[in-house]
Order: sequence, then C-alpha cells, then structure tokens
Amino acid sequence: MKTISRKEEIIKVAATLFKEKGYSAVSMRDIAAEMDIKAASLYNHINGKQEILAEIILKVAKEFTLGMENVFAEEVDSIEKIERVIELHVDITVNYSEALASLNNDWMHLQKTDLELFVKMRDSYEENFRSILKDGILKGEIKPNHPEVILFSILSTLRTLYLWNQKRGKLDVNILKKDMVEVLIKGII
Amino acid sequence: MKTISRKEEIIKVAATLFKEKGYSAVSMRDIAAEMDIKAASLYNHINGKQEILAEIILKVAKEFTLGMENVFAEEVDSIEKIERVIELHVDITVNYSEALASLNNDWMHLQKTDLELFVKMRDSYEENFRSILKDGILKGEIKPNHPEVILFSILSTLRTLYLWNQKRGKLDVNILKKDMVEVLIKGII
DNA sequence: AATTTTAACTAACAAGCGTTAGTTTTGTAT
DNA sequence: ATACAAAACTAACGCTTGTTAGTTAAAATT
Repeated sequence: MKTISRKEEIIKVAATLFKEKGYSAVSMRDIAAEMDIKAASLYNHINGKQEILAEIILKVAKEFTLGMENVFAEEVDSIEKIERVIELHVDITVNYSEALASLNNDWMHLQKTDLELFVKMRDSYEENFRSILKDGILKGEIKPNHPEVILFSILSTLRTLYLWNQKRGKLDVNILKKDMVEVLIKGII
Repeated sequence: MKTISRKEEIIKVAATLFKEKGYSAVSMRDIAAEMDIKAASLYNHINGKQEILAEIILKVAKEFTLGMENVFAEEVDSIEKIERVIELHVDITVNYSEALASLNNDWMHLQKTDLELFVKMRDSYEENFRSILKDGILKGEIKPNHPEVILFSILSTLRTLYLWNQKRGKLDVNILKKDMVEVLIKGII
C-alpha cells in the first residue's frame, strides 16, 4: 500500500495546473489554494517552483530515455522495434498523463543544469529512434522516404497522445496500442 | 510594395517571443526591449497584451477554418481531400510559422469572447475533417480504423509541423508536401 | 511658417510574483 | 502529561507585472 507523501501531492497538483495553463501562468499561490493551504506552507515540502517543474519533467524524461534504450537493444526487426516504441509511449501517457504537458510545453523553463540534462536525454532518445528507422530502410523493411519525415510524423503523434487520451473516454489501452500501430505503420489506405 | 505598419511589427516580434517562451513568460517590457523602445510606447499602437495574442491566433485560425471549408466543398474523393488538407497545413506553416506556436500552446489565454470564437472555429475545423474521414471509410477509400484515431494521428503531425520545419534547413515546400502525403496516407511499410 | 499627427519618452500606479523569517498549531511518541 | 517533529500559519521583503497619465520631440500636412 503506497501512501503518497505531501511533496508528491504538491507535484501532482502542480502538474495538473501546469497542464491547464502552463508553468509561467501558474503561481505558487494557485498551487497552494488548490491544496487549501497558504503559499508559504509549500516551502515546508519543496525548495521552490523550479524544483517542482524539474521533478515533473525529469522523471518522465528518464522513463522515455531508458525505455528507448531497452527497445533499441532488443534483437527484433525494425518494425517490431517501432511497435515497442509506440507501446512505450502509450504506457507512459496512461501513467503520467499530467506530466506530459509540462514535458512538451514547459521544458524551456527548466534552469540551466536541468535543461541541459533534459536536452541531452531528448537528443539521445531521438537519435536512437532515427537509428532504428535508418536501419529499417537499409534492410528494406521500411519504404525509403526521408527518415526525418517519418521520425517527425510518428513522434508528433506520440507526443500529443496525452491531449487526446483525455478527450476520448478512457479507451482500452491495448486497443489503443493496436490502432496506433496500425495507423502509424500501415497508413490509412 | 507592402510596407509593414508599426502595429504589425509589434505583433511579429511578440509572436517570435511567444514561440520561444510562451505568452505568460513574455512581458510587455520584453517585447519593447526587442524593438528598442519602452513598454509604454507600445500602447500608442496596440490596446494591450491580450490584443496582441488575439491578433496572432485568430488570424491564422481563420485561415485554417476557411481553408478547410473550401477543401470540404471540393468535388473530389476523400483521399484527395486529405491531400489538400495536408497542403493547406504546409502552406500556412511556411507563411505563419511563428504564430502557430501561440495557436497551439497559448490559445487558452485568450479572453472570453476571443476564446469562444477560437474554440468554435477549431471545432468546426475538426468536424469537417472527421466528416471527410467517415465518408472515406464508408466509401471504402479508407481502411475502417477508428476515424478518431486517424484524425488525431494526422492532425497531431500537421499541428506540430511548425516545430520541425525550422529544425530542418528550409526544405523545398513541394517536396515536403509530397513526403507528408506519402507518409501520412500510405504509411511507412 | 504654423499646425496637427505620430510616436517616442519619464514617472508612477496597484496588483501580483517567488520567497523568507518567525510563530503557532497539530499530531505522534515517550 | 511532556517533548518533539511536522506542517500549517501571518507578515513581509524586494521585484516584476500590465497599464495609465502627462509630456516632448520629430514628421507630415496645411
């Protein structure tokens, strides 16, 4: 039975507010009000607003980076790897749906050190993905379009999944994975 | 020979800053500094910060909504309509690349009246797109996946195009259109 | 040359910001 | 009951925010 600490509670509330209005438009007083306490009381649990943002973003960023490294190392063909990446995104989206808004839209407000770490992880993630695609094209498993166009197309869809998953009533995860694989890989024709 | 008014200049500078840091993180003093004037001087040309945001977003939103209505009315099959939609997005992205960041990320900071107008236009746009897809499935031109999944997948990619178009050195517009059509409609296999 | 318009300026406002210091309440363990 | 720690509180700080008022310099029009 995992009890959620006060700090984790603050981060969760903050993530929800950040998702609605963005990091810069949410004040410490907003977060406190949502928890029915005063802004100053937040500082018993966290060191500042920046720390909240960093915790939200870096936790999920690490999941993506590590998950991609695992997929990359698997000994399956490129199409199957792409399927695993899609599944990775669906899983993370379901489990951290609030955090993904900050990761997508507010990463540039991280302070220097955290920002550098984030960019490094993001680049590593994209480079692994690019590698999978290039390899697939080389082996004839993927049609020889510009890998950059394919990368961008798939990644855009996966990154925006969090926006869409709330709109549709909780669709079954496995069906969602299957549909995404179908549409992204085989096209719509 | 179209000369750009001072007001248009402010809006253009603001759009660039909004793209980098988001509406809420950009101050009137930031915008003024970028133009080498004082913040108070901005008010000789515009009524306030909100007005700048509304001008940036609504102008592009209207282009999308009208463009989609035109495509919808064309007498071609569904696949060709989707191709036209993709071309519409590429064209608007090339012409208004700064504004698209605000449209995607800061629309919720519009004031009530403008917000309602925006949401109405966005809903109309999506409903037309959905119609095209459902019609295509009905006529057997599109594989019978959930139309909502297809809609979301294509739209995510098109909406994020502005982020990617700057990263890649100015790729030829027609090649970009062709690649997008290929990948989004026919898939990668 | 005189007048009007445009667009900049300085100075200031009230409100809100993140954060700190010091204090009081609350709950737990002795 | 007493002592201690956790977590709330009030009050305030220096700074930034969007915006207004009043003024001045330059440019355009008469």
